Parts: sequence; C-alpha cells; structure tokens
Amino acid sequence: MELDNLTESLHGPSRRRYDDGCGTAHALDLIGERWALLVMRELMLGPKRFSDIRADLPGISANTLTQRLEGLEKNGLVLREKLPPPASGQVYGLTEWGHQLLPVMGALGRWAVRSPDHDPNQHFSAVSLMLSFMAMSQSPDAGRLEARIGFRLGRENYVLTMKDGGARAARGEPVDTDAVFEGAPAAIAAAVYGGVPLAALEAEGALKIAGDRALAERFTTLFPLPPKAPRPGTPR
Amino acid sequence: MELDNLTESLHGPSRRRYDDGCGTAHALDLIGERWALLVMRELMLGPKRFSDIRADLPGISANTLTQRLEGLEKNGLVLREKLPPPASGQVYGLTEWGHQLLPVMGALGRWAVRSPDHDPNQHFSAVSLMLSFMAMSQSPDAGRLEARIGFRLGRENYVLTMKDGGARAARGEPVDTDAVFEGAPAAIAAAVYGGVPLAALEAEGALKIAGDRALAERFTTLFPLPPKAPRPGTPR
DNA sequence: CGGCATCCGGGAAGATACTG
DNA sequence: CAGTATCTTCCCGGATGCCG
Repeated sequence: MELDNLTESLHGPSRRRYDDGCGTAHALDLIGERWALLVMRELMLGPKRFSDIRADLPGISANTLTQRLEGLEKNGLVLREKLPPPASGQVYGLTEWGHQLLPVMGALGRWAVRSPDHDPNQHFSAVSLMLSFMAMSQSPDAGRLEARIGFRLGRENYVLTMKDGGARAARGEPVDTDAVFEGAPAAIAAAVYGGVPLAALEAEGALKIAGDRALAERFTTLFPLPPKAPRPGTPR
Repeated sequence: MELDNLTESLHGPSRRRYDDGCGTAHALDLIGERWALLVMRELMLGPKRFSDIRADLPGISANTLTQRLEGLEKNGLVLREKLPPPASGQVYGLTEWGHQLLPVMGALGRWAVRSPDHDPNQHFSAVSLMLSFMAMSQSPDAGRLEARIGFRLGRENYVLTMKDGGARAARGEPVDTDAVFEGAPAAIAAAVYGGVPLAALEAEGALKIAGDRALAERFTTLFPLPPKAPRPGTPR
C-alpha cells in the first residue's frame, strides 16, 4: 500500500486536475490556474511579448508567467510566434479557439462587477480597459452612440469603434477619430466607472482630451455599472 | 524589514488577490480559488448539505470545502440556511446573485468541451449532468423536442422540461414524464455525449429506461458536442 | 452524522538574483 | 529581452480527533 501511494504520487494519472466530465470542470483544468485567465485577457487584442504581459500584470512573477504560457500553449490556447527579422524577438498570441473565450470573459466580468466588493478605482491594464468597453456595450442599456474614439495609454494605442450599440477595439494609432483620451488606463476608468469628473482628472494632469470634448464627456456616461447585488443576499 | 513582512503577512491589505479593477479579475477574486466554481455548480439546482456536496465532488477534502463555503458566503454568493425542525440540519444555498452565474457557467462549459483533451467518459455529478443538458440546449443547433424526461440518479431525482428549444431542470420525482432514465450520471453521459449505444448500457445493467423508449433513444442524440478545436491551432 | 480544529507532507506561487 | 535558478511562503489535500 505504501508502494502504491509512492508510485501514484510520482506519476499518478491525475495530479491536480478535476477528473470530471463536466465542461465547466474541464474549463478549470484549462484556464483555472492562478493568473491563467488574466494572461488570456492580455492577449485578447493581439499578440504580446513576454515582458509586456508581465508589465501589464503587476504581481505576476516571471517564473509563474513562464509556467502559465507553457501550460496554455500545451492546452492549445496560446501560440508562440517568432517575429520577422527586423523586429526580432518572439510574441505570444491566441489560437482561434483561445480567442473564442472573449465573450465568456465578458459575461463573467459583467456578472462580477455586481459584487459589493468590486472597486473600479484600482489598477487597469490597457487591454482590460478596452475589453471592458466591449463587454459593457453588450449590456441591454448600451448607448446608441456611433463614433470612433482613440486612446493613448502609454505604450499602447487603441481605437474603439462604436456602432449599432456595440463597441469593438483594435490596436493602432488614433486616426480619423472623433475624440482622443490620453492618460493612464486607471484614470480613464475612474472617469467612466468611478464617477470622477473629467475636469478633475484633467486638472491634476492625469488625463488629456483631444478632439470633440462634448463627445468625450458623453462617452464617460455610456457604460453604467449594473446594480450591486444586495449585501446580505436573499435566499432563492 | 522582517517586521514589515510579518505585519503584512498577518493583516496585509491584499494577500493573494489580484489588485485589478477589471471585472474579470474581480471574478477570480470571488470564485477563482480551487473547487469554488464546482461548489457553485453543485448548488445551482437547489440547496444541499455539506456531506452531499462533498459526496458529489470526489477529491475535495472536508477542510477545503469548509473554507470554500466560508469564502463564498463572505463574498455574498452562498447562504447558510437552517432547515426547519423536522429535518434538522443546515444546508447551503445560493443567493440570487450567485445563481446568476448559471448562464456564465454554461457558456464556459460550451467553450471548454471544444478542447481536444476533453473526455466526457468520466465522473459526472447529478447536477452537472442536468446543467449540461440546459447548457447544450442553448446551442444554436438545439433540438426542437417538447417533452418531460425524468432522471433517477441514486440519491437525487430530477425532471427535465424541454420546450421551445430550451431545457430546464428541477429537482423532484418523475411524475407526468414521457420517459425516465435510471442509473449513474456517468452512464447517461456516456449515452448522450460518449456515443455509447443505449442497448449496450442496458445490457450491462448500467442504465434502465422506462416509458417511451423511442423518445429516450432520440433524446440521446439531441446534444451533439461542438466541433473540436484543431490541435496545433492557427494564429490569428 | 455534521462540521470544524489541528498537524503534516507536497507542491504551487512569490521574491530575488542571475544568465544568454 | 526572455527567461532560469533558488529560496521561501503559503495553499491544498489527507488524516485524525473533538464536539454537538
């Protein structure tokens, strides 16, 4: 019996997976480890280098990021790509299937922000800010604005195209945009989700607006957070 | 410095949470710990006792289950309810907000079963089997069957009501049902998702069918698994 | 029986330093 | 820039035991 335990602990058939045929359980085997889902999030708008992922996920260690990327690649969600010679180096991108996790992440996020403990005034990565706009524009009460909004978020620039009550973000220089936000993602999140007035953020130099300022002002009101769940909760 | 580390480890502001304003990250703070999502799953069709949750989640330790239930209760997802005097004891149920995680879990599961590594011929809990029917009936290619199917799954009995291309499961005795499956959840999963013929399962005594047998046969073909994602994956 | 406290072993995650 | 090496900390799982 001791021998059995030994051999099982050495190369057991299932070390730390849920042995469960349910799809949800399998999802946890795929992306349930710590940081895995946030790594996926950072790759949702295009491939990234190791260092950039790490910079956008403050708190993850290089060691852990290496392990997560290895695991996600082994599971068929992430691809390691070599950049063409001029910009030598390698980046990590999502497979088609991996990218299909995007709407699920959106639904998960919309559910989670109803938490009484959720605080939008915290760190925001550039990608998570853009994804949050896409996710919240799927809400029933999404604005019907049609516009192209640019974002200069330090290293990364994005354009958000709003059309037919939905929003779609893409990396790229803000050209042909109606308005441009420039600042840290957290500052923009404070304006849109935290209720901080644009003027206050501009006054302290956290944010700069270019283009149609009235449009920018209106943009900050487009994504109302869903109502919080009651604290004590009601039985069902 | 040692002192700082000590005090921080004792009541630090954030020991192992992601300090991230993004909704998806907050979701992981709520339900990202190991087993947490599966505990939620087990409560989706009604309150359960500690021991029953544990019995349906082989592999979880009593210790861990206690911690998860505490955490989920603190986060406002789970409620500890006292049963009325006759059946003394206590059960754990979901709050309204906690129950709203159901469609998100469904989407997550539908995404995950496209994994090349997913194997439906494994352990299935009674709840996860019923939830899988609800999730898969939301697929675009859901059958248009209208029927009431009963399930006798050991301790727990359920009725699945199929209507308007959707399925809804509820605990309860199979009464007024068109057909009844009786057996272990894994056996029924083998028939529906694993492609094992009903007759084979009946022959080995793993399954019994009552009522309209042709309907039962047809039921097993109603939930085709989505196509697998390609193994090497294509870049996007 | 239901639930919680405690101890132990193994392994994953975090911090730091270092290398090609 | 892209990781690896090493060490420490802490979480998870198993076992046992206590208590209502």
